[in-house]
Amino acid sequence: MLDERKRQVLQAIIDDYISTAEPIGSRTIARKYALGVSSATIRNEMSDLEALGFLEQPHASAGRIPSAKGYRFYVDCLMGPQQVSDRDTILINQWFEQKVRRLDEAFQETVRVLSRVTRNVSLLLAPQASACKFKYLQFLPFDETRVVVVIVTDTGVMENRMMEIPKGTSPEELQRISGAMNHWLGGLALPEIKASLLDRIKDDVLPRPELLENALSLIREATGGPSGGEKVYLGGATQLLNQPEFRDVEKVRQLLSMLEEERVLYDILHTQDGNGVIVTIGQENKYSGIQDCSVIQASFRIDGQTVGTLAVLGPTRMEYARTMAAIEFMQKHMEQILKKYQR
Amino acid sequence: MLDERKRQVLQAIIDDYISTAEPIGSRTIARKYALGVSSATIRNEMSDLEALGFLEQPHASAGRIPSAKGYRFYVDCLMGPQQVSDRDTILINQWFEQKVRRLDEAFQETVRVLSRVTRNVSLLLAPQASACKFKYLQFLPFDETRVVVVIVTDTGVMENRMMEIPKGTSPEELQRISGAMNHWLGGLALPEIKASLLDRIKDDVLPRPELLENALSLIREATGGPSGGEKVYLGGATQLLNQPEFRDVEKVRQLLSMLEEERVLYDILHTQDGNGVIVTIGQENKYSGIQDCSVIQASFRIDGQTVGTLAVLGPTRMEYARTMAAIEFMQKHMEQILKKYQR
DNA sequence: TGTTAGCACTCTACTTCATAGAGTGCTAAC
DNA sequence: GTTAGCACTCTATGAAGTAGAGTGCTAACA
Repeated sequence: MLDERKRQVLQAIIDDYISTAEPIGSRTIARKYALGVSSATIRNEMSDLEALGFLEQPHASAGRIPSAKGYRFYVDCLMGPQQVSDRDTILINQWFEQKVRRLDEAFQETVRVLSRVTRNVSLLLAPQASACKFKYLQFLPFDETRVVVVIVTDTGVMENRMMEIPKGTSPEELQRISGAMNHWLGGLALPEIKASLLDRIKDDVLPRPELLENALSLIREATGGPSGGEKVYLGGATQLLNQPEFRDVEKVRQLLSMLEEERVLYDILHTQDGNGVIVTIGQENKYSGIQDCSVIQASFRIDGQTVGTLAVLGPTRMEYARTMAAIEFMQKHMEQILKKYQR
Repeated sequence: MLDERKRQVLQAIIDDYISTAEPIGSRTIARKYALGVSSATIRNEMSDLEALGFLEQPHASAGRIPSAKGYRFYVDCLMGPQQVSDRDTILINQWFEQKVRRLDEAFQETVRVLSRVTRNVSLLLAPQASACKFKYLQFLPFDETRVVVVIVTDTGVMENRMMEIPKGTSPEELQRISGAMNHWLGGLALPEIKASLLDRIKDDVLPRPELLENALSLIREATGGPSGGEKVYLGGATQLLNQPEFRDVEKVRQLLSMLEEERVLYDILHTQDGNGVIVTIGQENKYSGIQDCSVIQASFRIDGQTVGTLAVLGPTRMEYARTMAAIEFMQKHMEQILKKYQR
């Protein structure tokens, strides 16, 4: 598609632009990268590359910058795979304080670390409640009118909530309800737990049907909600401000207020379907608000089943190789943690 | 201290500056606020007010802006108390989705709502684990090598963690440990639970001393940690970007990265000691990073005991009356929620 | 004695203009 | 096919001038 020299020139331009954020002229390329030809030749090549749509010119007498198509080619064909550097590995381990007793702490920590390594905003869609199975539910006494309900799932995701109970409800009654629920619902995926199951259980629990309903609605709340019980973790939004493309407050404001809307984040993180690391560049993004950004994401799986997604969002001018390496690293890391939590 | 007209002029200037963020000239005051005197007179008053330190001039031929001292006088003597408007009350109730099953959701929601009402960053220091009493602890089975530990306190703050156990630990052993812990530790404030108590309990649990230690360290982790088990919730950082004083990215970056450091937030929120709503203006703040900001905060209490703090942070040019009303409103709201959770 | 009109003065923000510099594209020579 | 040279274009920068807002002072007035 492109001859060797064109590739070299394109790569040089993109590499340079990624690190400097300035349009590159032909002389710069000739000087910095020893391609053995003069700036005039490079000028011709650049002209060709622009005609082919790989480069753009901000204005007539400026240097060139990569187009989305240019980045796409770079990501697909030019850049070599990269490993997380030793220095980064050390930093990651250092930043990742070993306090993963609770899963949500691990998620929080992961986005924090990922955003620091990649120097960009990072997102994590936490394991979908819908992907895990109800294991059991337990009522713990609190006071006369309330109990603590603990819901435990097979992936170790736990929920605890306060629940009102009628005064004078006996421990035995509660025990019977939880017993019945655990018997009928154990092993079901959370979304399968519907009101329709109510009837089956009801026979067991006739004395207090309203309690059962309450408990079921707790489960539904954990599963349901706006997002199907998924949670998005967001880290390092401040990183945006370090990027020269966000020197304008208005731009930052737009992007940040978009990131504050959870639904948008869900949609971004749900785009993925294949496995491996997925790169979405500029206008390839569905959301108009991030069409001058790129998203790099990877899902993590347990037993081949996708349970969550990890992503980094930054300007199209992004260190693709490094970021992809970092995401892959954290994805593996995440899968390990999940495995530890899983049965 | 100040005669009536000086007060009126000062108030007019501050009111105007708060809403426009522009230095105010004498003519503007004469035109907009019917003080019955000419601009020349107001000019003289303004000159006096500047000499007294209540006003400042950004440069020689600009209008005046309030100094920190000016704001202080305004807050203490000039501005009338304000109620949360009906419109805001409606908005608050609307925004406050009733999903307060779990306390931390309530905190999260509170900062979200508060930041939207006040259009500024808001902070919440969550009820201090150190202020609540250990109620009981329960082990719930998970698999052969792990159990779920649920810690319940009297304020309804709950923690659940995964804990490793030696293979083959029997439910009875666990039961004995939790029984002993609940017996010896029940009713104690969390910080009082120290390793020194270990000995007393140990006699009861000799077969598995390591399990007991694990469980204790879980409690200590919940209490201890960098922050004594307190958690800071931060909401509406984006709001900063709407303020004209943060039109400069560099300023935003500085403030935001400060807010990302949890320790700083703790310190800000711990400054308070009296009760009621506390206003800290500009250089009155201890942290140099927020010396062109004001902080308005109020602690919430249960039975006279401070358990947490609510705060709004914004530029010194802040709608003090409205913000104070909003904080007071949310403080009451918070206390109600806590009361519901408490025994 | 306090208030006001008038006016000179100051300082900023904005516009205009000129210029330097970076970069291109084209042509002609190698 | 490559390169040197050159005319041309466009932006960024800085200087100069200008309008406007605001002040402080003085002198007149009630």
